[in-house]
Amino acid sequence: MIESTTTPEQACPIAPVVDVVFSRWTTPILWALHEFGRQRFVELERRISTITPKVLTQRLRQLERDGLVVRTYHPEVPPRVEYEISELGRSLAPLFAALSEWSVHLPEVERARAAYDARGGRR
Amino acid sequence: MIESTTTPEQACPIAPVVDVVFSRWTTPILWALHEFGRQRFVELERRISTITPKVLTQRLRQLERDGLVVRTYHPEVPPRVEYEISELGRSLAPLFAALSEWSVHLPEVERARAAYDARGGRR
DNA sequence: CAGAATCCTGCCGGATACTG
DNA sequence: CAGTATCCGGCAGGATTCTG
Repeated sequence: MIESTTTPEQACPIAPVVDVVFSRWTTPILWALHEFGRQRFVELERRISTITPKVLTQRLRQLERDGLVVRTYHPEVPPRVEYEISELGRSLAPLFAALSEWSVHLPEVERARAAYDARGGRR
Repeated sequence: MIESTTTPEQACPIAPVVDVVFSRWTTPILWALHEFGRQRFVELERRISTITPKVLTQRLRQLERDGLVVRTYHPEVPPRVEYEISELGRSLAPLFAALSEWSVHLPEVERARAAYDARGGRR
């Protein structure tokens, strides 16, 4: 998925990057891996708490396919699988830093919403 | 929409920013406004081409409510409405710059996908 | 022109099993 | 443990039509 058919953002140069990095659930997953290092499936599942195993699997597969995450399978009983961020995934760090820097503007967004709602949407 | 109920990304600090800035269609719209300046509804519609008027209206309303876009209504016949990026919206510029810088890694993503698909997903 | 209203559909993701 | 398989409901978003 996330093929050219999924990109209705014609003529927007940053759209492809957004598709890869900011599709659903990817940021929490990448952040968890970046913040807490290599970990197994259940750890991720518990850390993100509201995600279902099915969806977590789907997103991990996608991230693995895109080369942002590395999956390591240990053939043991019980089976053990570990996920870690790849070098390519780590290259997103400055991007995420820029993201969290911008969060200082979130209060402004809140105020804008409050003002908009207060005047009933229309000016 | 995009309320606290929509944020299943528990404990991820950048999730709120992602919700505001990278919800569907927002990047193409903001980029078009940032790149081509103030413009009217149809111009945006044509520029993004694959978006429907209904969805464009929805997203513009959301962006207006979040304070990222300014809507100006001119009471004429026929009516004229102009949209432009707000000061707050402009503060996203460095973020978008970081985004487009990261696009140099897109070929690596492509190669990762090709490799993954070539070996049939499983290693 | 700039939408609002209505109807309709795909598919994303949740819930609930079941395996190696 | 680390998933897969199946069913299923909600809603984002498309198509179409209508108005100030």
